[in-house]
Amino acid sequence: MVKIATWNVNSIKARIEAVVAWLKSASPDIVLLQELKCLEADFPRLELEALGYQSAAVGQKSYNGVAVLSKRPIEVTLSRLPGDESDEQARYLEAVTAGLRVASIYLPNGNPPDGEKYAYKLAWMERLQRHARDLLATETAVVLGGDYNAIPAALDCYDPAAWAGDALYKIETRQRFRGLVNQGWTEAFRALHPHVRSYSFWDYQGGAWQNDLGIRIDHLLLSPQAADRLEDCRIDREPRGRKKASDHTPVICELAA
DNA sequence: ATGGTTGCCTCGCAA
Repeated sequence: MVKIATWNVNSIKARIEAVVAWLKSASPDIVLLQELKCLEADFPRLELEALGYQSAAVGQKSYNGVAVLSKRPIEVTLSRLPGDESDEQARYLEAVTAGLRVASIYLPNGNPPDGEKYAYKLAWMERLQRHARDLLATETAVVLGGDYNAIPAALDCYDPAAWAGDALYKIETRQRFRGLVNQGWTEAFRALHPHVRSYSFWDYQGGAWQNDLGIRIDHLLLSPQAADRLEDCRIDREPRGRKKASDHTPVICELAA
């Protein structure tokens, strides 16, 4: 069994104690982290190594940043999303580890939804679609995990009307997310729990967590060869309820060996 | 209610 998690930690420096505590209790084999908010040189590699995790990261000062942790050796295959050489943002890291190809994805937020940030988001989603097709063509087990900043459907949002015009829920965003999944990917949580309302993000503001006013935007997409092995997928709400929590909580899947 | 919270490391921006 291989246990794979994705977690937007909203600053690895602010969250290292929470991450260490969660790794000790959940003991995932592979972890995909987003929003490191630090340079690669400042990534707390040694603290994670002390827990038995190797790591690879791409960083950026103050913003973005993604990492892959694994109990097994990691071979980095890509440290940026193909398709735009001018894109400097640290949002994509792909690696082979434990016999799987995995990617840690931090898809652009895209707000406000009427300007260049939204155009960048849609272009990024189209680049991801093109690259994802190439990954499917390998006919191997691939897991694309991360913060997609995309609410797939009304069930994934506490109040769809309130989010109607938001970059995370606009129809153009949902169309591109669906287009990606419909290439042949299995969105692990929804595939196993077709009718369950469960969120992965709650805003810090307005008592969103206390009132369970969340959205589901952190996803694990599995190639057919990975989906054939899918045994479980769940959202671990426990870290979100702790003090000094990230606004996201981990999503975990288990694949048969 | 043009509000509210967190993290960056500055006095504003991104989420």
